[in-house]
Amino acid sequence: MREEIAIFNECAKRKGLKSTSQRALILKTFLGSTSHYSTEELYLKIRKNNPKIGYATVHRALKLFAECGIATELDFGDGQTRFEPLRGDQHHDHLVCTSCGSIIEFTEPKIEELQELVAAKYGFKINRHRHELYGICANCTAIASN
Amino acid sequence: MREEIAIFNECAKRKGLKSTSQRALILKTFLGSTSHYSTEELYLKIRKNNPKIGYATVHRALKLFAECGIATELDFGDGQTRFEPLRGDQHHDHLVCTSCGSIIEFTEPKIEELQELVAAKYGFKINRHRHELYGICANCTAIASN
DNA sequence: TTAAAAATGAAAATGATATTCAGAAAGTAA
DNA sequence: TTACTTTCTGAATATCATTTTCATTTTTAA
Ligand SMILES: [Mn+2]
Ligand SMILES: [Mn+2]
Ligand SMILES: [Zn+2]
Ligand SMILES: [Zn+2]
Repeated sequence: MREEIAIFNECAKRKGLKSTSQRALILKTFLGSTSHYSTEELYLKIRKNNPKIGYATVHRALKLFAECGIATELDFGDGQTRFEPLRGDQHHDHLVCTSCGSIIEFTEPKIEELQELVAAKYGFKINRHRHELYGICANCTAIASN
Repeated sequence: MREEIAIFNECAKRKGLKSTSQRALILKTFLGSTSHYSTEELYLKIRKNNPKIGYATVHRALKLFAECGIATELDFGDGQTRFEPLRGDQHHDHLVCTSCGSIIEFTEPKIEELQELVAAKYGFKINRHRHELYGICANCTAIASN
């Protein structure tokens, strides 16, 4: 959190941006969560305590966080771009429950290695990847079998 | 191709749909390609020979093909939904060149196995997945190094 | 202070996708 | 064939997330 704020401030400075209370609030709220927020969702959350904040400001802040490398953009195919704080270099991928919307994060170094091998076979240089498994989570399965 | 047409006809019949020359043409063009078409792209291609065809008709046909299981919807993050013919059960994933837009298809059974293991660990049942590697293809790398 | 630059937020624009609707075409049963 | 019903088509319009515009406010450096 401290670390991400420092990275962001450095990036903002480099870009010649000014610091505002709105952006600080959005950043704090964003970093303080473990969720995968859409602009709309984060906007509504912040709005509860700060009704004066604008949707566009939240939107611009999230895009900026991604540019500065402290957030990643996600797309789980529900028509809304989502954002999550990028903490350090700990990459992870996602299991997405299409029933309840819950997200499980996973890491599998063997998969990461294999995909590098695949890319190497084609002389392809990977910059980023997306690996999402869609299905039904344990909880939803349990509920359905009642 | 024959096979996909048969599957589609069966599905259309089940749904009580009528057969039209437009849909037949769209289907033939779609199946006859190896591309990953967006609605717009397929529309433009068909339009060259058949200027009377409507965009909405192409769009509805592609969605229908996906419903009937002869096409998959893809999203490479460029803001356009793409479609590709689903030939048999041969699943594959994609390498996407962010420089020239070219697509390389790959299959890696070990990755497929590993992702099943990951899901099992969480009691998660996978229905579908998406695994895309974004970066620079060999060709673009070669061009850049000139 | 003052001036310049950036930020905000409401409103409007954009652009891909989806829907509406009136007329056309296809299927069905004499 | 004809009459009738249902589906289809294509142009236009609607929808909806995202992005941009612009008048005003705020920040920052001089
Ligand atoms: Mn995550
Ligand atoms: Mn493919
Ligand atoms: Zn669930
Ligand atoms: Zn390329």
